[in-house]
Amino acid sequence: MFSALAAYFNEKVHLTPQELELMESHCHYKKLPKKAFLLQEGEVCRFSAFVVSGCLRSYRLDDEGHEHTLKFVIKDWWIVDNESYSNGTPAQSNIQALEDSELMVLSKESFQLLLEQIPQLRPLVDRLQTNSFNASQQRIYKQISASPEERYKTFVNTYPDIFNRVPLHMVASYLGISRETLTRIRSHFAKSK
Amino acid sequence: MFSALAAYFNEKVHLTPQELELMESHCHYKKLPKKAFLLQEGEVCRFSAFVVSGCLRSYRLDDEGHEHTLKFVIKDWWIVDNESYSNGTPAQSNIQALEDSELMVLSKESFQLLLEQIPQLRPLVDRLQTNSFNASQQRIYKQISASPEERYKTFVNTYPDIFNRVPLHMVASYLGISRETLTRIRSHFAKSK
DNA sequence: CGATTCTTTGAAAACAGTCAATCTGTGTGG
DNA sequence: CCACACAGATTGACTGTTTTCAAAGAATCG
Repeated sequence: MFSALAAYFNEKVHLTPQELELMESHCHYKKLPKKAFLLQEGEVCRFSAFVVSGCLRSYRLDDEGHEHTLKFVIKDWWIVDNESYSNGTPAQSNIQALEDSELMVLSKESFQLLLEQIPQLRPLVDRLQTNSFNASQQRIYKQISASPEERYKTFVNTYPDIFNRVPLHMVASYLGISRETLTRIRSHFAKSK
Repeated sequence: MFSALAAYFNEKVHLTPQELELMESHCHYKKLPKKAFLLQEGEVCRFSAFVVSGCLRSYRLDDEGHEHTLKFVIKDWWIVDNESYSNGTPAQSNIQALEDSELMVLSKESFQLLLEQIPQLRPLVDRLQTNSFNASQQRIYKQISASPEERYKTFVNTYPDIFNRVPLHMVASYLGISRETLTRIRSHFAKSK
């Protein structure tokens, strides 16, 4: 299962067999059945995880106990609670498998060590972080500027591999609207075709 | 005016006189009168700017020509169009001075060079990026989970130095609500004290 | 099949947006 | 120094959208 992560990196940068071996020795494989948690609110997130297969989401609970979806991830994406990871503070989010999933997990220490030992990873990781930040800026812009319907369309177009794989009420909570409103948007949308 | 930037860095990491000199030689001072643009939509953002004094905002225009405020910045903050800067693509945002402002501007090339020449800057810059990313995650969470009133309160509490310095209709566009709604939230809020 | 989870529907109420008019404060030029 | 213009903020009436609540339908899974 490490091969998926190796393939991911090899597509972007050439790694020697020794480097791959080093990397493998620092990863560990984790299988998560549907509904299992990779991280729960209150824990410190000391790892990052690469999704080999399956589907997960991160979400937060508000004061009334309502769930708000922060992110969906599938194959070839990374998932982490960034704030907890970078500050060492208790996580405010939960990360849960929406399907049976396979992950390659890297501890923060291992990740740092690999970055030192394999300098070519540096620009790659920087690029991932930059893309991630830009995506979050786009999401903010959509959130403050677009109607629920436009946000839904953007979501479907931006993540076609995700939207038909996750429950609609979670999509609604990702878009910041109620599940009923999402239902109505969709039926309106279906008619207008 | 470089002294403000020097002080900013020196507070976080010790720099030798030579390093400071190198840095200074790569910065240039820019004065922006109120309403002037540091960056306009369509241009490529090839620099980052440190605010020495004054106040600026970045905003985007939607298809109907309405303004949506992405960010406010004051003294000791950095401002840049991240997507344009990192991808070299035309900016979708505008950066405009809300007051007469003074900036220290660093070209992308200079910034990269300084990072290579002064390795101690690396962790510092990483930390700034991380904080910036975490802040944007928090904003997304508030935007999808909280009511306009809660968002307003959070904004006022999080950025007390900004909210009483910028026009309210820009605060409204930052929060993703109309200026009239913000007025009503505020009057409601004032009564409830 | 029965239980759980997810989605849809309808009706009512709450909420936010729009439009148009008015008000307030600031600053500029006569 | 006043008057006017301008940008910004507020108000009210109205409209349209979204939420909420309750109930019922689908779909999925053991």
